[in-house]
Amino acid sequence: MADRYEPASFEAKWRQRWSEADLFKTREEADRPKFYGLDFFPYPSGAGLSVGHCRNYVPTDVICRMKYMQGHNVLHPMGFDAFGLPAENEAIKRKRHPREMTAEYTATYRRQMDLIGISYDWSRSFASCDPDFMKWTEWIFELLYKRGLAYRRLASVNWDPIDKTVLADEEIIGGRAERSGAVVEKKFIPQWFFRITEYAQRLIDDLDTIAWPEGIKTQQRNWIGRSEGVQFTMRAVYMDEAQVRALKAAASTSSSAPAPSSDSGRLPELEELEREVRASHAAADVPASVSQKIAQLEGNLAKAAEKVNVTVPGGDAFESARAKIMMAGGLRPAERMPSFDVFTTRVDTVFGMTFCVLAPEHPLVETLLSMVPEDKKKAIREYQVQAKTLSAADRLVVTREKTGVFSGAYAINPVNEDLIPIWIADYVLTDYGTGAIMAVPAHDERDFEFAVKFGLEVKPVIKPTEEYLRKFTPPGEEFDYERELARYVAYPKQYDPVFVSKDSVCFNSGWINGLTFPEATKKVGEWMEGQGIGARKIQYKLRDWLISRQRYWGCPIPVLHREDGSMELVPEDKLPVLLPDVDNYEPGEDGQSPLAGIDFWVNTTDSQGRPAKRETDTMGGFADSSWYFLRFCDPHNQKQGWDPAKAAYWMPVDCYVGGAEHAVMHLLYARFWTKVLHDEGLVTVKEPFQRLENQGQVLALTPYRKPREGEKLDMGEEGILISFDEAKQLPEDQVLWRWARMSKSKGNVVTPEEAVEEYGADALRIYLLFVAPFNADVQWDNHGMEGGARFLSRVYKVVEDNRSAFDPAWASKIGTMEPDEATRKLRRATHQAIRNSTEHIDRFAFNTYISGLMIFVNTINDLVKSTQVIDAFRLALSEALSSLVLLLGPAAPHSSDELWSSLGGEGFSLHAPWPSFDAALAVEDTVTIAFQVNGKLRDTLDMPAASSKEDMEQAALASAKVQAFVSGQTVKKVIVVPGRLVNVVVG
RNA sequence: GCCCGGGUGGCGGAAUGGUAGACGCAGCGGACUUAAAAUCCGUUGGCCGCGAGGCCAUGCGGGUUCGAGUCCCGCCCCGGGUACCA
Repeated sequence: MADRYEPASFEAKWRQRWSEADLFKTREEADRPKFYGLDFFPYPSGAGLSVGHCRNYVPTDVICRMKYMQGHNVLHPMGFDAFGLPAENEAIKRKRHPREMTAEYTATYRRQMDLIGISYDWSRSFASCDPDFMKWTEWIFELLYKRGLAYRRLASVNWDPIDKTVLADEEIIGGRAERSGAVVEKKFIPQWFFRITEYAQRLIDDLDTIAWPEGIKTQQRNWIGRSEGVQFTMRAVYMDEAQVRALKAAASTSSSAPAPSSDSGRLPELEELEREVRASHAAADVPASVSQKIAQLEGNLAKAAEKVNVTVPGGDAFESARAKIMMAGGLRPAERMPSFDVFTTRVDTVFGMTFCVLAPEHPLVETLLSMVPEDKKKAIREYQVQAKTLSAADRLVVTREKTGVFSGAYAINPVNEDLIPIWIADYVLTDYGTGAIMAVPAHDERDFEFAVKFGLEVKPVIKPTEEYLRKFTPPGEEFDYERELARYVAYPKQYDPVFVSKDSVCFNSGWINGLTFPEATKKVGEWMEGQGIGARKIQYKLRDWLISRQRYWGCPIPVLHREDGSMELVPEDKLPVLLPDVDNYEPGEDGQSPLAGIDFWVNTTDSQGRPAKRETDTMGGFADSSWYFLRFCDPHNQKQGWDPAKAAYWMPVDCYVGGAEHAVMHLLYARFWTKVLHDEGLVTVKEPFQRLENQGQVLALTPYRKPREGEKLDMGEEGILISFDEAKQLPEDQVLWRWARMSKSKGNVVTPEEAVEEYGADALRIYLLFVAPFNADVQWDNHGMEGGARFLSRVYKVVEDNRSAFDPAWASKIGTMEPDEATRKLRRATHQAIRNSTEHIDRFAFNTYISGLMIFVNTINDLVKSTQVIDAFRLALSEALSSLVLLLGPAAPHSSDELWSSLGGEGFSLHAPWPSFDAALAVEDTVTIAFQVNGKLRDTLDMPAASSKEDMEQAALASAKVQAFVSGQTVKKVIVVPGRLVNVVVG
């Protein structure tokens, strides 16, 4: 060993030995607990790794190494998410094949990961573009297809009309194509989807079973976006102004709203069925089986109604309204009233509906066009065009004014026969709910804004709270609830923001007056169900997963299209469908994948030998990352994607580590596939990742300059990015130094090679662990690694300096020795260090794990300096040094092995058992007790840790400093917290 | 706007409701050295005081408590996510 800590002299040597000994090969021994530690599947970019990426890999390595030392079989694999647009684009740019390029980049990643000593089992590694892996990605696609979870339908893509190509979202900046600058259009082409919506509820429910950061769970819940409400039907009619006036006049004289139906609230078909059955039997003796049958039918019908998204038609809620409209001349006898559905979570406000809104693309709009006069028709058409061509950029504008057009038609509010104008506006989304809403401007911000802009009626139906009304009462005026309420009802448009609370009751609402939100929702919901015009329904924001990419560099979708337009799956024994090896993969016409132009690949035959064409869309990368963690369990299996027994052993991933930017997509898709595979019986777990941890980003100081005149800043940037060289040349006051994420494009990357070259791999690891809490962002400072190196050199020194005193057989002797004061202190420090290191690593508190080791080293040094190293102390010192070296192992494996062998240890420190601690030895025997008076610290005193409450109280009252604050006052109370403090309360 | 994080010394950060500032960085003083680097020792939240000591301090304002960085209510600021989801 050298005199000084010189990592360059031994780090490479140990990495060599680890590799020769195949040290990180996955151990699968019976009777050991398992631990599966995994990092997010990285995309190997040509830029290689920065120290920022290491922030992900080092902590996972620490916990895996500790688990290994604790006796677990540890699965700690690494693979590469090779498919995808960036690789394809770079390959096109460099005129190379992405497969070759990926192989090169992957090798770089591996070399860099090895350089910093990460304990990956490379024998299990693969890339998602490996045929062996693709085969099973395709196989899972087929499984989803067979289970009815994969389907094809028309969907929009981003279309660049200049380059005539499909763009990914990330290729669009501010509504324009990044490359051509063209305004991106929407184009509808058939694309593949996975029916993740079918799993929406399970994806919400099972979040409760996994240990993930709450923030990520919340994001997933919001993304899935469950809401409970009622979907109901409305009928539309066109009436001219004279007819509307006539109808209103008639309504004001009769003023009869429909009474809530008093029947059972069941579907009419069933009522009829039951009547028939009863008629054919003596009234009282309907067989139980028939009753059951009815109940069952009832359930089925209700379910069916829910499934097809259509409320059960029929009922006569509209009949009375219809008659009146006919009398007013708005309908001819037998004329149809087209219906449309709306979904609402606030059916309790249904009496406050003053207009309806259809999305511009809603199918009913077409029907309305045939009903309304020419001028309306023209206005609607114009609005539709306007909505369609609205660019993505315009849609992004935060405070976009509401736009819309009145269709000229009216709907009937089923609860009170009110005539409701139907508007068309793009603030209603086509693909959420039914694409149509009932608008209640009095209790919905968006409807309110629309009503104000277009002069529509606002009708309050939820009684506002006093607190709400007070906000609108002129200051100084005496508050009178009834008067304010009257004012509110008379001038509701002056009340902005609107009253949206659910903690109130209905008023001005016919037969639901006085009901609370849940009561009203239930009553109206049941009434609508009884009328056959609506049903309670659960709605999700989550959309089906669009898997199609019109791209070359992805896993093919194993589907054949026959000439008659039908489809079949590529037979299992013909998998995988590989990508054709071609030099050019130029985009196809009309938004087709580049593969569509490769005739020899596209044209094939189906299972019957008939001509067929291959599906030319490929799967997006999220398919690969949705199951790779299963392949790691059994990576060389040629017969299956994995052996279910092996997956049953290793799954779930015990600890999954990666950036929070994948909070939703990847993690949701992987959960979805796992559930499908679970349902198929291929994996035992319902959730793939038991515990999830997100590391913070590594930021580096990056130079920007202020924009010059006429220069525009990119979204979210505070200045114009400049190079480090440019920053040096500019006057200081013109350079803005900002913390920005390390990236090649910002020129602020520090590579692991540079860091290791200067300070050593272990110093880099220590710094990354120590600099900040694991999940916090780090402001990178090259200088900070010096601290890591300094600490390691102190460890090195304390071991070296005391090596001669080290007794390799300390463990067998230490139990019998007679400990003196210094020995007890040293053993206490050792056992505390073991306890803390273990706890902190388990908790992902790596910064305190390292600081605990620093404290331990300082304590050893202090004690050694003040103590004669003989006998008992020598054994305690041996224990301390041995423990220190092993506790250091997960964080600084090279140094640990170097010191371990220096102390005469066999083999590798990884093979030594993780030190265990004796709680009794870790306990302090003397503690400093705080004496407080009225909660303020006045004195401290060292006392035996086991001091009784009485002794502590006495000592506190005896303190002169305490007395100074107590004297002259009465002691009301004394709080004693054993081992902590005494608080004397006076007053 | 909404939903998540987060505001503690010059800096990164510690702190099961119980002595705020562990550990480290930087600074200052000292030792070693011809000198420097490296290393080691000491010191370092602010204010007042010669001192003993006292007062003030965890974004701001309230509250609960014997006791609040920690819990509750109301704000402010920063970072991330999301975008009219009826």
